Amino acid sequence: MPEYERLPQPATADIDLVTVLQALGDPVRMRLFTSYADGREHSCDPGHLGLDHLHKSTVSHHMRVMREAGLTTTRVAGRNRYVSLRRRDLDARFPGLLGALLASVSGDD
Amino acid sequence: MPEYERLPQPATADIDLVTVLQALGDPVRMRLFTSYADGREHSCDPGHLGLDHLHKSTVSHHMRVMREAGLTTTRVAGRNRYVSLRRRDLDARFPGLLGALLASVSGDD
DNA sequence: ACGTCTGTTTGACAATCATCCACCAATCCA
DNA sequence: TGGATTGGTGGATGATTGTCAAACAGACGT
Repeated sequence: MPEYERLPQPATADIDLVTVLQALGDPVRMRLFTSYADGREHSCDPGHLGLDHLHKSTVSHHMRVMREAGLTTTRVAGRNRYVSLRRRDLDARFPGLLGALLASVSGDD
Repeated sequence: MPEYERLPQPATADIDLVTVLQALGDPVRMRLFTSYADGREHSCDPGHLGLDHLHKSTVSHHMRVMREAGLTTTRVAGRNRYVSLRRRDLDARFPGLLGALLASVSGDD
């Protein structure tokens, strides 16, 4: 059994735009996305992100979708997983897209 | 019964980001989106957009999704419908987003 | 008026998806 | 070692979705 320091994720060149948009086309994942926009690492606890109403495994599912789409990276440390945005990779692959998305969701009121 | 010159579409202020991204999170609709990026009006004929493999009604369905998401506008003229991107409205609501998306899909090779 | 053309609507169907639940695995701590 | 913590896995389920086929509707042309 391999022990990951990072959970598996697509290479930068393999990140697909449609897949990324599909991942963001869900309210819960958009919420996670904007929470991750601070650039820091976040635990998987549903509570501290305003997702109390969702089951643990549901949040886990959404985080898997985002990771497999190439949006996030997950660092494994002990029993915790630290999720963060792949900002550098995404900016390299889709210049300006993340900025425009985050600006758009900010003005969405 | 009202006779539309335009098919019903959401007001600019009502365009929802997640709904837009969900609409673009499909290969067929992304294809339509990039085809519409020329700013011109397009008929609904599946053939002239490289969608021969899809049934008429399937294309009709995708165009409805895009229109209801606020991505496109449809002008009715006789038995034809002319679909075009709501570029001005989208740029007003989500500044920079369309440009970043179209730039991203261009470099997606 | 009749057939043709463009596009939509409705129904059906398989696939995917979001969610919950119960259980599990690994890690930490006392 | 034993319990608590963090998070994931697998199954079940109801909802949504992408697709096709057939029928329909309005507009045009002759």
